[in-house]
Amino acid sequence: MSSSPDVAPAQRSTRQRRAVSAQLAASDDFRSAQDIHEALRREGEAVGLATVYRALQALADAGEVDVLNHAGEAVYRRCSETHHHHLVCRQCGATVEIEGPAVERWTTATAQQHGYAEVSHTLELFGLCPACQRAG
Amino acid sequence: MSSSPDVAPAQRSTRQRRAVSAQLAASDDFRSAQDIHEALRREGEAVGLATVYRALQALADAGEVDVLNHAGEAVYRRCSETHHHHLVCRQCGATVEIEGPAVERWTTATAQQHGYAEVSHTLELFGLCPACQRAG
DNA sequence: GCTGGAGGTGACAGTCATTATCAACATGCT
DNA sequence: AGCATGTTGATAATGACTGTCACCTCCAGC
Repeated sequence: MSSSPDVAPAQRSTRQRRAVSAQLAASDDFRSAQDIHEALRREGEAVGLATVYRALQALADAGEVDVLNHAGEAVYRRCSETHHHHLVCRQCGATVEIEGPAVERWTTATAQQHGYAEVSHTLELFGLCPACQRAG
Repeated sequence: MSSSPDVAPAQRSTRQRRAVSAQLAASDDFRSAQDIHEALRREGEAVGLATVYRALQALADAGEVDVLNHAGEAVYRRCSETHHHHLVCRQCGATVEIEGPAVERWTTATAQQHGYAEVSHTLELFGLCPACQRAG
């Protein structure tokens, strides 16, 4: 019966959340929660592990970061806001954002052909980046 | 220094492995290891959980089943041998195998454009199958 | 058919990422 | 400043999966 119609959960700005965001901003590659937690600790910006997980989840929910599943663990990365996919180096993790309008069209059309609705998709490319090829 | 040049690890045919294979043959959908373990137990064909995991891994290594990661757990399915992708109902798990030569070409070309080599990819579609749309 | 031994099995403990708990704490509104 | 409420973090719990190791089974050779 409250008269306040606000739906936003009122996210507070805390030192911890800012620190996690800063970590993501500082790197272009996908990072795991454990990774970020350790990095923060090293830099003296100690943040509890549970809090790192919560912050990452909040960012993912807000659409500010992309989540991928790599070898059984979730990895996060700050990304552009448009829909896109990733080309990730399986050795060093270097990531390139790629767009594929053709693929988007194909997935939608294919799903419709089979009568499926509300279609989403996951598409990720893995390979060896130029640097790692040279390094052998 | 052995003079025997055999590389095959000599997979034995055991009741347990046959039971796991039979489970996969009995269903067209992706099943988790725990799922299969429970089903076998129900049917009186009790098999240790560790053994189910080992059998599934062996089948996956042999290329006889496809593996997907769904909600943090590996799911397995008996599949055709050619390279293909899946269109999975996110409600009931009904699966359709799909092929997309165009997508294969696109991924290879895109990766090469960025100088990446030895490219692999993951592509899965999720949606609501016709039956679940009606039930919805 | 019997036997030896290599491969297979399974109960259980260990690992690892992630989530729940909950008391102490910080933030932002008034 | 004061207070209600969202946040934090140490720790325990969960859940999927893997390692261990003593016992068992398949099958080749007799």
